[in-house]
Amino acid sequence: MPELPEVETVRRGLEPVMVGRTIRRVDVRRPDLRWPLPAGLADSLAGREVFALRRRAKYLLIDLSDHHTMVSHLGMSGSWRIESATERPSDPVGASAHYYARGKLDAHDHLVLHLGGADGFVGSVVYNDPRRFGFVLLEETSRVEQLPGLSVLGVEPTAADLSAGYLAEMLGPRRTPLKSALLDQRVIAGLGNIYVCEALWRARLSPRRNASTLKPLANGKPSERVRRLVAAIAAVIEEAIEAGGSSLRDHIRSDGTMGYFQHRFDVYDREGKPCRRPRCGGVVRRLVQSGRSTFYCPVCQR
DNA sequence: AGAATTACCTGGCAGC
DNA sequence: TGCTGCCAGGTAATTC
Repeated sequence: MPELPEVETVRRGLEPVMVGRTIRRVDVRRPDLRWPLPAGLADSLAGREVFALRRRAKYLLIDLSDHHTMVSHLGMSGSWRIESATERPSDPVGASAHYYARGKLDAHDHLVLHLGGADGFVGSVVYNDPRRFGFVLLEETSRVEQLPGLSVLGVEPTAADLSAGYLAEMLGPRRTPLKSALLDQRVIAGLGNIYVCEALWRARLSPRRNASTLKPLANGKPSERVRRLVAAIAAVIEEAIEAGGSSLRDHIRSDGTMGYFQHRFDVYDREGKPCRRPRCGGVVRRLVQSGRSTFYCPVCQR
């Protein structure tokens, strides 16, 4: 489920319920996630106030009092949901309502943060993760960027951070398929299988093309192809965030509603269907690259 | 050293 | 219906 747009959607959903509130109590129901939850996590978190929710690539960063940050990664199947809120917070960022009163826990609800506020708010946020590839860490705020996984990350895939010059320089030395290079978090941080497929389709570039063919031109400037690719990446990520992410097998928004970007996929999971590009006439094909499914149109993606 | 493969886990679905 | 095999948004360890 969760690539950058999905994690950003989670961040926006949790922000109004968590910021300014205090973690009153923590229930650890199952500590053996991708990495075991830190010993004493419940006691460490209890009593801390939530100052801010940030995101870096696919990592959710929850800044707490006393200079500590809770780091949450959703893996393949993780989600946070909001339960039992006593009041409806205002909604400054446009994320939808913040209530999801499922009311009971299931076997995959591994961590429960009970929140309280001076305003009388009482509620909880619940981490659910069937496959348990996700994890939660607690680290000093000033050291978060040095954590393994975070320290190696490339730039965010947004128009503000990702330039054609940077991408051309990064891809130039790589002897690997373009698809694989774009999945590498050291190049661009936050792209996953779906949005790489979608961005390559929009840029009309084949996932099989060697990454080094996008190296800078002889005059040092980025080629037209790289500029197309950068624009496609930034656009697809921005549109997906705007749509609340993609909801595939399970839903991911903290309030229980679904993102709807999955309805806008041009190639992902569309094997055998006609290419959506006008007058292309191609048929979407599926192939496997570095163990992951790639979907692309062999006619218009070159 | 860099790139490809494997491991980690559970659930859903297609096919029989 | 129930079994088997395959597939799934992620990262990191291992192998080549």
